[in-house]
Amino acid sequence: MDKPRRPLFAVTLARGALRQTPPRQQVLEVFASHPERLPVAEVHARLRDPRINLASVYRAIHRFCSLGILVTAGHVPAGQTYELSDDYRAHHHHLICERCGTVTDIEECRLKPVERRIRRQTGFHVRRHDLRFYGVCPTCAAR
Amino acid sequence: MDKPRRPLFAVTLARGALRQTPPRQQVLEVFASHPERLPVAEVHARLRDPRINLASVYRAIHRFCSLGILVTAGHVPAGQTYELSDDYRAHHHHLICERCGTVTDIEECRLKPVERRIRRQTGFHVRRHDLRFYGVCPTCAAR
DNA sequence: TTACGTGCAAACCCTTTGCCTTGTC
DNA sequence: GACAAGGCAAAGGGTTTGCACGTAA
Repeated sequence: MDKPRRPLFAVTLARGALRQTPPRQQVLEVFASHPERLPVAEVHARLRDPRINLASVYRAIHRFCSLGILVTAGHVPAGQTYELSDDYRAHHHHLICERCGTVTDIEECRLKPVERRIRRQTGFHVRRHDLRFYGVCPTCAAR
Repeated sequence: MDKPRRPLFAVTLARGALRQTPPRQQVLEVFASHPERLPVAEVHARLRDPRINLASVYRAIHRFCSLGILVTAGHVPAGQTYELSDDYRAHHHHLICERCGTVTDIEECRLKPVERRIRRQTGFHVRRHDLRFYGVCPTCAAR
């Protein structure tokens, strides 16, 4: 049902004719070891080598986005966040608490039939989707 | 089924104890006459009175967001965009073409049952959701 | 060896803020 | 007349870019 998870990043990089450099390598390591929405500054902070420049992180992330390895995880007040694409982690959606800002992942997704219907009815070929639920988390509701 | 569309903005403003001023009035007019995702700069450009300050537009938009009149419509490369909330326009979702960037609205939405299930299973109280489909529009697919 | 990628620093641009003036209620 | 709201301008903060050097392939 689900498409097979992609192999090593190295393979993908090679496929994309990208040079494997320490900055790119380490940016991928961060996302792989911490597969959640991350703002660029935090990716930078988690790099093994702290001398790597912020600009390089931006450039690497942009490159990975255009290769489909990363996707933007949408807006947060202080800058854009990114996460691994569905090819590299399980497809999921976000529950976003409007009070505390906490983001929780949920696995359930029944949109495939909807995507097919859209294609039939509008001719638009859906390749991916992004679904977020906003509301109040149990913790905030309790207090 | 759907909740009734809210009345005049004026009523809402009064209810929120907001003063009715030309900048706020005109910002609402822009969204009402052009109920789509708009970046702040474009809202500003569409104001009847061009002397209104950009900062005032930002302040008005923030105010309206906290009142639930506007919602952020998510990320675009050059800044945040906003649109009228479901209370003031029909609930809908976006079809976003990854090639030409065109955004189309679709009305279909069957997520209410999903929202209920989320609440039952996680305790998270969903108040609204945001669903976007990314892919290739018929026009781009044809060429 | 040859592009491609990086570091550095300045430039950019959207957004926010302080302060004084304006205008609504 | 009070106090919220706006105008203006400068500051802030994330992101991008030009350029010269370094390095993967």
